[in-house]
Amino acid sequence: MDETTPPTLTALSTYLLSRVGKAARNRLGEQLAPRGLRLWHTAVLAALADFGAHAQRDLAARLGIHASDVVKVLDELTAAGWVERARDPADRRRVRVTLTPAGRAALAEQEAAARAVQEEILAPLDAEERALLHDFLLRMHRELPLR
Amino acid sequence: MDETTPPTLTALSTYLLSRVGKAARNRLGEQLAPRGLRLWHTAVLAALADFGAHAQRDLAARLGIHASDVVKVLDELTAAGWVERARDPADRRRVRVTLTPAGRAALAEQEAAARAVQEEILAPLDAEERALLHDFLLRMHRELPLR
DNA sequence: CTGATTTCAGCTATACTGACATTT
DNA sequence: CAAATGTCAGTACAGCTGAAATCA
Repeated sequence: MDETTPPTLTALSTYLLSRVGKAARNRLGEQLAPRGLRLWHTAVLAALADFGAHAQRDLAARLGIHASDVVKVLDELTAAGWVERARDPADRRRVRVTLTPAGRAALAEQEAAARAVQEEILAPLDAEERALLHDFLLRMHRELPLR
Repeated sequence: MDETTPPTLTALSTYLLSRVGKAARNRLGEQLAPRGLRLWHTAVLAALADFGAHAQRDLAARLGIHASDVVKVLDELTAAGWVERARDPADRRRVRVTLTPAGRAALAEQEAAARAVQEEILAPLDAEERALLHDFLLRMHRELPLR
């Protein structure tokens, strides 16, 4: 039996986006899983590396993640010694989260893993096409609500 | 607080793909949810419309879905009167699934909903860019394992 | 008191696994 | 008998909801 995807579906960019996107997510997950990580761990480290210390609430807002999930992710990142939590003395409701040097190193490794996955997924495209694709994705991403 | 996504993440096409793809999936889900549908319902209808009757096993293989999930989706599609299940007389282990005229009509509606979502997601791109994107996605999709 | 922040406990949907009955 | 097919029950995880505790 042939396994061709129905043309009715492949005619929809929406379908392809969701399918290719899910594949990217899965491969990325497979790369990170052996280290006990998920995508949000990398995202949180990246936010701290790019923008400095955050309150947990701000991490949630920036990444479009739920505050209750930030708690769990930070529990694990803290246990790994990659971030540190400290009460903000100016507003003791807030917890100030900072990246440790070990966390910065871990982020670099995770970025490398992500680039390896990217190489797989984008394999059918040449350099020029990849640049175009990236530009398209950036513009679409910019318009998405961050919920 | 600003809500800019970390550049470390937006520099990765992989990240953007997974994020935009998930948004597409979610929007599509929102469109279908009021009718009690999920993506797989549409996918199964599309497979039957494009390739005719299938055994359940072949539907699973074609769409990269689990056999046990096909059972549930077909339960619902059958209840809606969109597909019919019948034992294959030639091999009574197999169940032959066929699309009903009502199912074909339902698929057309779901396609229209998908195109509306597509309009939203692809809004930042002009016609030529959309064509390029679709070509890129098709080529990437073709190389993906269908698990 | 009202509202913001963090934390926790639990709910739901999706994807998957394993066991089973039937048939080849 | 071994293998294929469909079915069912149960697991794991992500994303989300609601409420409590603390503090401004």
